[in-house]
Amino acid sequence: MRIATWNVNSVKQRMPRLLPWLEQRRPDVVCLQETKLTDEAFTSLLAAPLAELGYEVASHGQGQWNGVALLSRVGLADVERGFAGQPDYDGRAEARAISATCGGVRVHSLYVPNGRTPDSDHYVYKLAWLAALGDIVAAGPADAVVCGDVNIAPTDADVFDPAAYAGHTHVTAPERAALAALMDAGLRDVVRDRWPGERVFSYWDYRAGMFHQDLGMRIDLVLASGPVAGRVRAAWIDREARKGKLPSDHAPVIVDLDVAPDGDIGPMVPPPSAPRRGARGVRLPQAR
DNA sequence: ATGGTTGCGCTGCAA
Repeated sequence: MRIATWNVNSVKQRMPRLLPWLEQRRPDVVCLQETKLTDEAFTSLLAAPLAELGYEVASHGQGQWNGVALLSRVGLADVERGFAGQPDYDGRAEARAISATCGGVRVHSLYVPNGRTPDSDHYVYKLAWLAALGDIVAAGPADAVVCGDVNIAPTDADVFDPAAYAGHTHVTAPERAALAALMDAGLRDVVRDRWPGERVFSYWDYRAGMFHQDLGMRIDLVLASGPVAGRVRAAWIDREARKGKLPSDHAPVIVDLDVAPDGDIGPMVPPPSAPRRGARGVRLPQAR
């Protein structure tokens, strides 16, 4: 079973990239983030082309901002939009989480709040949101994957230059502690497990040629519970999807599990491109 | 060059 997660930064704008990518990589389960469409708009735009590719679909969107979705060719049962105890922001619930059971695994597609700046109320919201999510995951099924844009680089190895991020969100100790607490439920960061010490990023700012210089961060994760982590046969970031015309600013993460319910392990995949040299002294764009 | 991009949607905000 192949599971992928991708922050598409508007699924409407990304349709010309998403649909060919689905045909090329043929994931069985896809977690999408930043769909930026209401459920009605998602259905009218995407239900038919996705059904053509064999996917059942569940979305949880609000239009303009946020929005998550799940696509599955191995079943999509017990869909839950949001989660019990999910904090509001500014008095409103945001569309940042959807989960379902696909091929026997509880799959979460998450768009963790950005946090904006460490002194903001959005940062407080981010930490509370992660704590509430942790309670749900810890109480959930033993076979689970927590996928998505977590807006946290787990370690300094997950950013191109730690100094460039000093004082910014995504790298602060409380954020990393919140992620570690979530993972205390027994989750493994399966891409890092597969590529220890490698330069592996999933996000590059659109500005200033950051992708061209490979100045990025790894903030899109697949966190697998122990039983699922033991089935991982490949785990990589599909950097090709960040190249070319009209890309998202995030690349997909792809994880292959063996012993899917139908017995099909799916096609094998090439490894990521060779790691690049680090870069120092590059100034970070003001916003991410 | 205190810069640079994209998306949403129409003015500036979010990322």
